[in-house]
Amino acid sequence: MKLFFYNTLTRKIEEFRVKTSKIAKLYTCGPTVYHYAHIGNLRTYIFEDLLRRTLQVFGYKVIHVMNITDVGHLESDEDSGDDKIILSALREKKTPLDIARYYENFFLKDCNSLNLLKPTIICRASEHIEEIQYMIHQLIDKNYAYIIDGNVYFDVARFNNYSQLSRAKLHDLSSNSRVDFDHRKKNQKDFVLWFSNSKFQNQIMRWDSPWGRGFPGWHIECSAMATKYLGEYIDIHCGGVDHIPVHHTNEIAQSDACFNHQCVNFWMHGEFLILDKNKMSKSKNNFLTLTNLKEYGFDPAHYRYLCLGTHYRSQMLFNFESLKMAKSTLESLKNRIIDWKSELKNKNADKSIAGKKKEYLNRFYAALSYDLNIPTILSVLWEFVKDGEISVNDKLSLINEFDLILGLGLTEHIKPELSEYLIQLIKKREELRKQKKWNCSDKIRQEIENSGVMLKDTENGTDWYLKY
RNA sequence: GGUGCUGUGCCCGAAUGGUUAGGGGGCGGUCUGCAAAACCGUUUACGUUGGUCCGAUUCCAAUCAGCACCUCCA
Repeated sequence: MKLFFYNTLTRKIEEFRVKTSKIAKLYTCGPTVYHYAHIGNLRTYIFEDLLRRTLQVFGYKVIHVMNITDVGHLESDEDSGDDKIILSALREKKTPLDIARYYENFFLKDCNSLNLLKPTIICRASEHIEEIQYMIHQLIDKNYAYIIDGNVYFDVARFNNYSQLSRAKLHDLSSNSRVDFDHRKKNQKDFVLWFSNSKFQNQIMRWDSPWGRGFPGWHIECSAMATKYLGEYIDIHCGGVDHIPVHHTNEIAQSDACFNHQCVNFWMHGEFLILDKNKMSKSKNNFLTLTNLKEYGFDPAHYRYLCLGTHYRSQMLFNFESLKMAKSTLESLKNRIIDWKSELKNKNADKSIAGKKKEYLNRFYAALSYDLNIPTILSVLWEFVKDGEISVNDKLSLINEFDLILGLGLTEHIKPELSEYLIQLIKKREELRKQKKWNCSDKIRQEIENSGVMLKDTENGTDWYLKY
């Protein structure tokens, strides 16, 4: 079965093809580690994880590279803003490197708890200064960059089709009044490759270079590292939609100029998560983290499930009501799976109607292959979950298959152990029920339920499940 | 001003030119000592106005409303 994805470059859904047979080279833009990742950031990483899992399920060996930007970045290329890592360091009275490592670590833990597959290679910008400088050299040699006052700028006018990805008009961009004017630039759309003459003269994170002691501009590290680990041809490059107009536009300019050909085949972008009709933004200080959600009693898996319900190219409205729905849905699914497992132990497996299982699988692959339609997959999932013509055995095997993509750890989920105290209480209540002492047994049930365990009385005795 | 997106039932949220999305919630019922879970039923869906068509929520046009990006941000 073929894969089709929406390519930002062409604004069309196209058949996915790779350069090297059966190998998919995937680059995803990673975090700048100056703060905690918020759930909007994480939505994009979840989208990328779904993409990666899809590629794998369709038989590709995926080489997945993600960068960690740990060299401080200015607010903008115009050298007018603040270096975020430095600011964090000042705020927290630590060294910039401490800050970067701390947030990097935290970020990776978040990814882990969301069950995101670990990239094949995670690379830090600070450890690739040599590669970055090498690429800048090449761009200067090829006349795509110029040096003024110790800074190196990319010359946008020299690069054809600069706005291919964003489809913005150059003159409109340059007339944007909100961008500070930089007199050193030939063209206001030119962007920095290397800073040695920045207002941060005392910056700790600086490296020697032929152009002066300084640090790289914001876009070059992705181009340099992507090339180092994936070569001149990259099958898919991902990020958030905000990267389309500037960051990815500049990456294309740098890389394609350097190698004289198109380096990236597919550009895919995850839409934003919207909070109270506003984008979540670190600078506006209105953001929620995974830790916040945990404080409200939600698991990372609940958030992941919530994200699965909205297509990656649609804006997703976040509110706690929806998150609560996601939680109920996921927990009830897990409880069903536990029931199926014990059912399987207790009686002989019944047979499904022939071909039914395959039909569900086909619908699953069809939805997946057409631009990652995960919401449809969820509806297919719920259909077979409630389908009486499918055996429990087949349901479990389908769940397994679906979860390779969904990544919710559905089948790993096992029934937790109860404390001895609660087990005794349940037994005692069963005795009382046999004696039809309803008042006493109901009191005990109340006590058990107060500790978060719900009871169900069946023909085979009392069963229980965790309240959610 | 430029680039793009969206408008679906009580809520979240898909697909689709004609046939049930799915989930959550509410209500009614079955079951139960009572519950719970499960199951069954129910809850007048496609922003507005035109057009194309045998037929439009789905295509086209206009219109209204909302959103994002163009500035560090996923």
